[in-house]
Amino acid sequence: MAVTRFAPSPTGYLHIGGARTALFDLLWARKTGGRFILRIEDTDQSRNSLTAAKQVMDDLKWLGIQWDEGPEIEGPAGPYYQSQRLDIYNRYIEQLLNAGKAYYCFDTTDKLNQMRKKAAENKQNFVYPRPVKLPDSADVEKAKAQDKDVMVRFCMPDEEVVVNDEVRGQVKFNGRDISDFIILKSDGFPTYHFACVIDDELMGITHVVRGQEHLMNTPGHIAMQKALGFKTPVYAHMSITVSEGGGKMSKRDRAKVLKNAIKKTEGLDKEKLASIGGISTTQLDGFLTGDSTPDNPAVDAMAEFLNVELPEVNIVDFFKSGYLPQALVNFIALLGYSAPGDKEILTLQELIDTFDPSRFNKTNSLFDRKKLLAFNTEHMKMLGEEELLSRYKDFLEVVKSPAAGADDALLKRVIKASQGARTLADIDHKSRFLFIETGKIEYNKKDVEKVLLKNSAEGLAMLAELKEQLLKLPALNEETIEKMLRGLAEQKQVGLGKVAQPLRVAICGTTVSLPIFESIDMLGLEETVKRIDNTLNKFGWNLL
RNA sequence: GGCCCCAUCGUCUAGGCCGGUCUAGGACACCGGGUUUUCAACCCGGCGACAGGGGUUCAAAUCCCCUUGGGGCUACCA
Repeated sequence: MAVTRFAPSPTGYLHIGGARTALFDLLWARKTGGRFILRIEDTDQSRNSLTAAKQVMDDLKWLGIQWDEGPEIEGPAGPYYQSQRLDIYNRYIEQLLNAGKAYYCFDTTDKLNQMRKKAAENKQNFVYPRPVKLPDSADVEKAKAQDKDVMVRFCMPDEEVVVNDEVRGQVKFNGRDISDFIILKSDGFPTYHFACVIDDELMGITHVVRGQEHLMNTPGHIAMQKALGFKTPVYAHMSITVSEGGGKMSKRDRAKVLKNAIKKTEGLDKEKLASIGGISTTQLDGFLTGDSTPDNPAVDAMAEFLNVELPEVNIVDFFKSGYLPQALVNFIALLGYSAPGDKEILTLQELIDTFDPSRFNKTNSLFDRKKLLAFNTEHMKMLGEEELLSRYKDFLEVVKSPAAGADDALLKRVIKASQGARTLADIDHKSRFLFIETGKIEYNKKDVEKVLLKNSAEGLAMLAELKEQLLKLPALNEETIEKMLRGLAEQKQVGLGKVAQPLRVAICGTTVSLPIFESIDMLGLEETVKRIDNTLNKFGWNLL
């Protein structure tokens, strides 16, 4: 029975790395009949946003990673926001202080930086020098009177610490290489390290599953558990997901792409761009010189304005690109982990049923979007009609597609006609023409040239003929349309493409759309004829 | 720089703990062909890896060491 927890800090959207951690927390708990707890680590007052926690929860729910206990699902271990547990942490800080296992310190950031710099110059690892005589409460009063910052550090014992890791085996650390790290910040909030250890104990967490980036923190955590008389949970440090450029996949990947795009843009109106991003030009300059990174909404807005595609990193990015949560879950489950057997396409339930912690591997993995696309294609085929419809409607809503709000029957037809589509966005792209007014169809230049104007406008000639035939049809449905188009092709001694493509471009402006018979049927006779007329006029058929 | 982790096709991985059954399996990508009213989907075929060097052993992808390469951490962030 494993009690696991996912403990995000609400600093932005949920990203791939976080989602993967949360997934394995869920798998482990479900497989063993345990519990999965969500805890919000909002101990950094400067970086947390109220909406971010909500966003992270929405993203988890969208993925189908539902917690058993946490915000919105209160349980015995609450509250689940660390900012609401300050008194708890203070009690344990007291305990450590009284036991002489922690001590006050008053260093300024400047002084700390100087010490680090000096250590770096000497090519030495910086270890905070513990004072020979630890400051007492009188020293604290004095420091406060002088308006100094007061922090508390943990006494890291000078001994070997062994981490027994489920995925990595035994990893040994030397206590003397590790600084007496800060556990209580000058603003009265605990640091992550401290709050995390306290809460894991109090919430009865038995298995800590997290990314390898936390491996180095673990000896410190274990030392604190010892000092406090806590149990040490089972640790599992998973491999990390890296992105194409190398390095841990992070939200900064998006900013990086945007930055390059901005630099490449000629004749850029910096003021306008900054205002679109809701930032100052100074901030924009800071971004360009690498001094700072704007937050997500700013990055997104500027990217949209410049029309650059950013790599998906956050869960919402994948949602907006038309991916299915099932595919995403399936895909990230197979990063740094493998299910038994050759089967790769798995549902969440199958992942739970077959979950086996000994199947983690230690190697970092690259997030391959092409493979994700393939997984998505498979899940598109697997999903039932109703769920696909509801996913599709959600998607149309967020991308503000003209098809948003269309009636279910039509959307179902569109979905059915889109068999083989790889993403929800594919369906939308191929069927948008149905939801756009005739006058607002945008004609793709290349396609018009290729199928309509080439060879003395043979495409337009075909269109004119098509219109006649269409009007003569006794009834308009898929069969009659098909029969007519095939008949015309045969009569003209050409392939069906020669007939269908001009018609396609006429009704949707491009050579890519739903199957043509179906398309015409859905559009209706009147609208189809109107679009043919429009096309004929626009490209000068009457003048020839 | 210091500390720590890792190393199988281009990518994700199986196999490794219990050395022989591995002339290394699967998936994605790629290439070639088929199907086809577009884009997809679909079908068939192909290319393609044990990082390098030392050991141990009758035998090493599998165990050990070194080198090289990649990654992480090195905050009053989590």
